[in-house]
Amino acid sequence: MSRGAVSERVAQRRRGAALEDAILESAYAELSEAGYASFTVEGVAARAKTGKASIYRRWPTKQLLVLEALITQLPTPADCGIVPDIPDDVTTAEALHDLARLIGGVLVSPLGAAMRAIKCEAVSDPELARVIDERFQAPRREALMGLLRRGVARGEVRPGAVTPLIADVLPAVLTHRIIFQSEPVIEETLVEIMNDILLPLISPRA
Amino acid sequence: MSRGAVSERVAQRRRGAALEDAILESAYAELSEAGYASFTVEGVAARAKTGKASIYRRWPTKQLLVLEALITQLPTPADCGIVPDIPDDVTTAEALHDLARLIGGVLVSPLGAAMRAIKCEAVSDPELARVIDERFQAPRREALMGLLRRGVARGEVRPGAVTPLIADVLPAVLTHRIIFQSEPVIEETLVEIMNDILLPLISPRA
DNA sequence: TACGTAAAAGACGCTTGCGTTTCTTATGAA
DNA sequence: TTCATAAGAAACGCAAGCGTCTTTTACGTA
Repeated sequence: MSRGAVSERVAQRRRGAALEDAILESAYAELSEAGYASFTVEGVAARAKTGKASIYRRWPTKQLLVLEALITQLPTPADCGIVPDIPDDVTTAEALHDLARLIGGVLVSPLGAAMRAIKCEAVSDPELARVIDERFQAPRREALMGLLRRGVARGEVRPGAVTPLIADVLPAVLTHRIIFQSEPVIEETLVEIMNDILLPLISPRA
Repeated sequence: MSRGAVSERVAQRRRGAALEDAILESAYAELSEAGYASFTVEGVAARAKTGKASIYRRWPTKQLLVLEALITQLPTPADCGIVPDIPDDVTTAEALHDLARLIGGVLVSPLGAAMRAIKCEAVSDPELARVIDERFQAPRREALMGLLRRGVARGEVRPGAVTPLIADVLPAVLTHRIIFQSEPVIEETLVEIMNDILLPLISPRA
C-alpha cells in the first residue's frame, strides 16, 4: 500500500508545543462560539483534530483547560491597541473615544462573545473571577487611570476625577448595554456616551 | 391499622393553586440559591415536597417553569419601594439615593442572586432576556426616568439629562460592581456614586 | 532501518438530569 | 360511603458529557 491511502488524507501528526497550541486555540474558539455553558472537551478535541487523551494528558480537568486557554489567548490591552504612550497631539477626549471604540469592539466581536460568557460564568466561580479580573480587567482599569492622569497633567481632566469609580463608568455602561440589553453599540452611541456622560464627569469646568 | 402509622407523618396533600404556588415558590428559591446553572426540576420537586409528575403536568419543560417562576415571583418596583408618588419635601438627590440603596439591596440579596444568575443566563437566551427586560428592567427604567422628569419640574435636573442613557448609568455602575467585581456596595459607595457621578451628570449647574 | 514514544480515534463506564411512566393512596365531590 | 381524580413517590429510558482506557500507527531518534 502506498502512502496516500484511500481517502488521501495528509494527516500531519503534530506533537509537543504545536499540538498544545492547537488545543488551546481550539478551546478558546469553542468558548467564543458556544460559550462556557456548552463548552465540551469533546468539542475541543474535534476542532483541534486530536483525541481527548492528548488533552487530558496535559490538563487534568476541563476547568484547568479553560483557565489556561483564557490566560494564554485573552487579548492584552496592547492587543487591543491600548498603549501606554499616546502622542501629544491627541486630546484626552479623543483618546477616551478611541478607548471606548476598542472596548465596544472587543465586547461585540466573536472574541468578546467568549468574554461575555466567561464573565457570566465567573459570577458563580470566584477563582475564575479572580483570574479574569487579574489578567483582563485590571490592566484595562490601569490603562484608563493612566489616561486620566495624563489628562490632569494636560489640564484636560480635573484632579478629583482620577478615581477607580469614574474609571469604571465607561466599561460599566458599555458592558451593561451589550450584555444585559443586547443593544448594539454603534459610533453614535459612543459619541453620546462621551458627550453626555464621560466628558461632563471629568472636565475641569463641570 | 390506625391512621397515624409508624412514622406519624401528617402528610397533607395539596392540590390545585396551593400546590402550584408551592412549586413556583420552590423554583424561585432554587434559582436564588443554586443559580440557573445547577437548577434542576428534581430539586424543585424535592423542595416543594411533591413529585416531578405534578410539575410536568403543569409545565411541559424546565424552561417554561423557570420563566413562570420568574414572572410570578420577581419583585415589582412597588415591592422594592419604588413608588410613583414622592412627597414634595424629598429632593431628587434624596430620592435617587434611596433608589440606589434599593437597587443595590436587591442585587445583593439572595433574591438578587437569582437575578444575577438569570441575567447571565439571558446572555445566551433571547426569549429569557426579553421577559426579564419587560418584567423587571423596563419598569425600573421608567421609574427612574419619571424621577428625572419630576426633578426637571422642580428645577433640580437639567432637561437634557432626561435620557435613557443617563437613566442607565446608575444600574450599570451598580450591576458592574456587584456582578463583575464582586465588590460589596456599602452606604459609602452609594454616597460616592451619587456625589461623584450621578449628581454632576444631572445638576443644572454642571 | 529498527524501535520506542506518544498521537489519533473512539469505545467504555459512570454520573447527572430531563421527561415519561407506573403504582399506590389521599382528597374532595356525589 | 363511594368513587373519580390527581398527588406523592419512585423507577425507567434516554441523551450528554466527563474522564479512562485500548488499539493502531506516525514520527523522531539511534
